[in-house]
Amino acid sequence: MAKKIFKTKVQLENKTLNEQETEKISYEFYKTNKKLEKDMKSLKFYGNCRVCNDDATGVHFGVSSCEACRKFFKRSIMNHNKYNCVEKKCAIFKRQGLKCNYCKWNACIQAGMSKNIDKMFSFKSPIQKAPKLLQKETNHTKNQENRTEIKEEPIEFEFSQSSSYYYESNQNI
DNA sequence: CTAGCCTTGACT
DNA sequence: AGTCAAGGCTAG
Ligand SMILES: [Zn+2]
Ligand SMILES: [Zn+2]
Repeated sequence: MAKKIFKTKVQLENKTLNEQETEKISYEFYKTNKKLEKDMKSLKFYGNCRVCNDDATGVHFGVSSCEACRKFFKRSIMNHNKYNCVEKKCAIFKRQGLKCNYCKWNACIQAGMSKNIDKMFSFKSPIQKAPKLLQKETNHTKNQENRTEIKEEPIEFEFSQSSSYYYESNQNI
């Protein structure tokens, strides 16, 4: 969905702001207030979700992805969900919201999501460092719109060979 | 159920 | 200190 900046309640001096009040607070305020990490995070640009093309919120399960896809993948694993689809092609229409859970799951897997991501790479692997490194590379573009833009894909690993394996193994969860 | 926001805990 | 992603919570 659309990017939501400062939409929610912001705790300032123990006071909850409504939307209009929040709007009034200047962009610059949040830019300089580094204590509010969550708001700084909303200023960052993590690129697009590799699953549904929404705005990514970070690297989740090894894939730059949005909150929705992250939670969907997590829920699917936890609840051992099984989905089905006749066409099995719904993932092609990524812009349409991925209403089909089967194809949504497939899209997650094909994007490279894996619950075993921490077993494939050492903890705090380059996967998690990639956004930071790229951020460093594009530091000179920082000033535009207060955004730290990451233009490149954050992850470039040899997933192509192993992805089919994980695809199969995860199908049965 | 979904997904936005928050907290936790590890790492730097 | 700052940063990050996983997990928790919960309104809709
Ligand atoms: Zn997504
Ligand atoms: Zn489908």
